[in-house]
Amino acid sequence: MPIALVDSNNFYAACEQSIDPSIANRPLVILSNNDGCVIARSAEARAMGVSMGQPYFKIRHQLERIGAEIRSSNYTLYADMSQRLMSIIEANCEEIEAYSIDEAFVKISRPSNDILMTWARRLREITYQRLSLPIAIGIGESKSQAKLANHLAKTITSCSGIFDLGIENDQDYFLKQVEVRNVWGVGPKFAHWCHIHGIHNALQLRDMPSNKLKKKFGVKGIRLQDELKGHRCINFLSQAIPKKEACVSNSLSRPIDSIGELREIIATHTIRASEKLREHNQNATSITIFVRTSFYTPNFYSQSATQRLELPSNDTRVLLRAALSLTTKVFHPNYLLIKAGVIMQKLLSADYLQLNLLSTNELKGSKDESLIKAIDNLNKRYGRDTVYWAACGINRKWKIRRSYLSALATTRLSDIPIVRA
DNA sequence: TCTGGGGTCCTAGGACCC
DNA sequence: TCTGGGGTCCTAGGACCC
Repeated sequence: MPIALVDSNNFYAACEQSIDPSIANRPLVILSNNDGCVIARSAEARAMGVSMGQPYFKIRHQLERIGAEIRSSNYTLYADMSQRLMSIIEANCEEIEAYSIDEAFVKISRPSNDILMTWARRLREITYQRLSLPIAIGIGESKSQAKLANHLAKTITSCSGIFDLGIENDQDYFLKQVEVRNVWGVGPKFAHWCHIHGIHNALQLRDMPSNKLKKKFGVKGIRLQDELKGHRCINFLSQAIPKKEACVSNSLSRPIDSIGELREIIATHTIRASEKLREHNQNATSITIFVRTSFYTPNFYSQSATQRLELPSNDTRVLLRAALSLTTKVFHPNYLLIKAGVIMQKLLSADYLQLNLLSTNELKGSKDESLIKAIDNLNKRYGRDTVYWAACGINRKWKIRRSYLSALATTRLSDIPIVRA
């Protein structure tokens, strides 16, 4: 059964345009947290030469000149649109693996005439009609082939967003069109090495001597080569595998040099991370906190500290105690910190709790659990921070900047767009 | 003034076991 | 000159993904 990769073009930009038709077909740029740099742009902005990853302050004038619309990232909106997209895809295929916020691998049988075009066109129509999101569909025998076909679907304009490598008589011709750096799994280092060794496109990569590849890139190189030949080496995961760690971090809107503020930030992140654990019914075995200064100033400083918990837990109070006790280990008064974060590690299912022979801790009482549950429910129902820990601080001057935030048009009643006849 | 956030997998090397 | 062999587990760091 072939594998297809379905993804949304310029997903974040398309979501913003979906809830605000006034910016459809306009150059549009989405900024990262703190309105730092460009993380997505509409096709129009791309065509006008706005590139990914550019710091906003460096290209502000260029954006003004081309009359670009600016949006701060609105992850609540994107996550909700993603769920809607996934459920449409799921209803139209045999198996689905939601691979990232804007793409899914799917399994779909070939009809008797071998032509999957009708299916693909129909899926594009439905998603555009219901969500106003344009999607691209690439079809192949392995995940890497599906990725490659998806790339071709976007770059060959005549195929209107759909490319099926499986029915092409001359696959080699198309593999040759894909630059090696655009092959899934090839990063900057790998691409550089390839160029030095005369490998410039996907065809050359597929056909190069595998012992040479193995020597440099180990099993990953061999796997990739086999996948390009159409052999499945990367498993299709129709059931989500439980996460092994959970990280919450961000850059601060201004540098900080006080441990008091660092404690507020670490507390805020720890609380969010514990919520995540409870959402996924998992416990953390150990917790790491980290801080660093800016990459762009002299005297770079970066530090982390880890603590193993006596018993795996997802109780905010237990995790807060551990995380806050680590702050003195990473804080240094001579450095201006610009980023801080918390990583919950070695996550285990909360259904089974491995006790510790020497532990003095008593088992969690039901009263404790219901307190945390009540807080979670209040915040879920009335919005984040309806009830919060004083450890997070009240002023929170370090909070991220989002000057161009759009509405929560699909998840908050008061933000629902109004259409006037 | 201002440069994202959240993950996974693989490998090498150290510590340890019998 | 000479220093066992075969294995597991853990961690840190690199590379990559979106």
